[in-house]
Amino acid sequence: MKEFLKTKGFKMTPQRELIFRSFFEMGEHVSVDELYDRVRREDNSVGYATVWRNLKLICRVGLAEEVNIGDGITRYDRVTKVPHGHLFCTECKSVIEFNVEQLVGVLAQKAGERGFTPDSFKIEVQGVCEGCRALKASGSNGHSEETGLP
Amino acid sequence: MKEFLKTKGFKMTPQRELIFRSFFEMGEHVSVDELYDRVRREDNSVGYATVWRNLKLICRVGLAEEVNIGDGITRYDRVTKVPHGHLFCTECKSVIEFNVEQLVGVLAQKAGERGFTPDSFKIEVQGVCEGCRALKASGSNGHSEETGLP
DNA sequence: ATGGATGCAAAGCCTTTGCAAGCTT
DNA sequence: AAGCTTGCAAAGGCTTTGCATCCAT
Repeated sequence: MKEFLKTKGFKMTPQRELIFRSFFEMGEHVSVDELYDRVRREDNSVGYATVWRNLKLICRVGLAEEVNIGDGITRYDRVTKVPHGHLFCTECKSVIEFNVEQLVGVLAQKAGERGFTPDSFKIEVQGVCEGCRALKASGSNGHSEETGLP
Repeated sequence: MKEFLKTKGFKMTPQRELIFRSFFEMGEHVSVDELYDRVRREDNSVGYATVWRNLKLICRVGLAEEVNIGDGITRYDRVTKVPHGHLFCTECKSVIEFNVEQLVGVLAQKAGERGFTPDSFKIEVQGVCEGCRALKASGSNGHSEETGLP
């Protein structure tokens, strides 16, 4: 890893190593805050900006990419060999991943038909997970959804 | 429309009518600022917050939904009967829509297999559009990509 | 008259950046 | 030594909210 960065003109530092290691040890969809907390547990002298900048760096060198699930918080996904999509539960905010290799193939073709050269794909589904649906069916009453504005 | 809103407990006002009309007259992927500018051209007394709140209202009543393309700006897409995905050109920022009815079917099935009840789908592809690819091929030199951090 | 709607201005929040000091190479 | 990194704090940029006032019902 150190060598990998060196070839790109970056240096390795204790903080950077800690941040990189922490990021890759954590699951997917990591936010800056989450990574910051995690890093802090091992070294509480690391600054927020450093974590942020290194997360960006991880993206720049192609090891991760940003994910937006629409809650205003940027999350980072490790880039894996297997393309995957996300199922976001709007109730408990959990995320389920699923393989989208075939879909990506179809997408690439559709894009190509329009002269578009695809680079990355984002496939996300919002809905309710199994557990939450069960809860809603039993615990909650059946009145209509909220419509109000603040 | 007025009746539609009334049934949901909302009132119709001149501003609201103007904002709704403007939104539906504009294309897809409208941002608050864009809508605000558009509305202002017809009535420069309308406040930003009003536009913002009404855009949110349009979403609440199910006529539009937020779209995040990762540039930090929330855009709003009119909800149409035909599900569509987006091809975002990272060069010229243009957006091309494409039909994803079949894909949505596959997605719904995949989600169902995991006990997930899908609600909405987001299918986005980032890449380079035809025009920009042509430009890059001719105009630009071939040196390697940027890797630098600010 | 009543409760939602509006406008303005001010918070909020997360993301970025400026700088001086500290470390790799 | 030279330049990338780091930390802190401050600045940005877009999204939300507080409030007093106004207006549709």
